[in-house]
Amino acid sequence: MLTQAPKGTRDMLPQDAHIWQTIEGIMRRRAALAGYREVRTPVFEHTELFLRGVGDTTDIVQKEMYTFKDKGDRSITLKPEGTAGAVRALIENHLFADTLPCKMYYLNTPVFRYEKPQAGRLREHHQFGMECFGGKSPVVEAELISTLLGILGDLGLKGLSVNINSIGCPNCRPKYHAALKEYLSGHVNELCEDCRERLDRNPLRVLDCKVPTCKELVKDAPSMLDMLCDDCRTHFDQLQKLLTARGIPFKVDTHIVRGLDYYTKTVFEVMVSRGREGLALCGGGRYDGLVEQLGGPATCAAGFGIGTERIIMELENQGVVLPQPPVCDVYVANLGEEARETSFLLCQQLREAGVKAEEDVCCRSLKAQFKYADKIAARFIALVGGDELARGVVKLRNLSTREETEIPCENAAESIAAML
RNA sequence: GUGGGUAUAGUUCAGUGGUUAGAGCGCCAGAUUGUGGCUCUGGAUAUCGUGGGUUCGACUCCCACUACCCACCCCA
Repeated sequence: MLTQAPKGTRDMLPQDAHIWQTIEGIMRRRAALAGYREVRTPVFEHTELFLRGVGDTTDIVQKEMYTFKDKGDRSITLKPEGTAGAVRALIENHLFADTLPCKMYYLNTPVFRYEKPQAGRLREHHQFGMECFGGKSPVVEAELISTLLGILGDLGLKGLSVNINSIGCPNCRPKYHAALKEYLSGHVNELCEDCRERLDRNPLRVLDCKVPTCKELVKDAPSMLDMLCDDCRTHFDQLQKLLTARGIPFKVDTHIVRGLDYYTKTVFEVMVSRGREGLALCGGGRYDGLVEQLGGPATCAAGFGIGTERIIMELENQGVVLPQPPVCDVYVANLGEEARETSFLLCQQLREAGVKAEEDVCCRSLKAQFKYADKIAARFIALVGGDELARGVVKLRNLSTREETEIPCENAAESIAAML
């Protein structure tokens, strides 16, 4: 127990750091290109924020939150998704009163859900997400999807599919709810147990059911798309035009409803093929009512969240290897105690000159030092030895060409830095 | 939350109801005494997941727990 990480958590180890950093670099760059700036919000929030924000009929809130009382008897919850915190920060800091739109992204914020872990599903995972407040045009969703695909494309991922849907707004959704309920009520006996319960609480979720009999039934159910109000209809049509104009292939899937209650109009997801159903890499949509619902002024908004562990899993699946930058430019090898001080100083000077430099810290033989330098793929070895010390030089060996040159000790670090 | 599988060195995996539990890779050290990647030689490292039980005896059989993997549910 002592030396075992809690169930469903994973360490990010030094040998994998470059993978995360590469991904993060691409995310930062793409988000910045679209005018988004980073936001960081607390890992925990008052539980009430998620109850009101995420929705208390959702699975996330009903059974997956990490909720506890703190010493001040406040109910605290580790964030189960990224949007609620961003919205809270927007409202609390009055960002809505500033120039709109307000565009922000969060970079690999930890997200916690009490679930049964398996491949691609953890209790703590990390999400990158983008949120845009104050933009009512479908250009917002189009730019989010485009940026997202840009990130995944930069990483070298292929075979992704974009599914979009519209689930209407407070004007038209109630009518659809009623129509759907009426249709399903006529077939209660054919529904699975879960769906009978969903019928009352959140009939939209029935559309999402994976039970074959429910899926069959849902095929003939009325479609939200047929009942959208003019505003929602136009919005959805425009979004499709924008995506098409951008050359982004997408599929309209009327069965996407998403697991969060706050969405209005557009919902979308990016899937990778996995088994029959595929695996969601990313989910998002428009949530025009959430800011107001949480106590801010009516502010339209849209955003998405994407799981970084799933991106990494898919990179591995597709055999995409992210290049690892050299760990060491120059390995400073020394020949025992009399050379230690000199090699230490040379190593320090190299670092000051911006050169990635390492030296022996294990008191190993010269041969072992060479082996180590080779293993870490150092480009050069600077040898500080008896002969060289006496002659006031450092021997510089190129590990790939095996060429050796001698550099005067005077300004050795600067000379070496200049050669790289 | 439901169902199934797995658990042996750092790692990937062998193994048998009975004396000192093995291999590949990795790690460390040597191969005429100041030089890496190849080769050769040697070495270290395992309370055989944890806790019970059956047995003269359990790494091997049984139970529980824990973790991981797969399918479902849900999602990122």
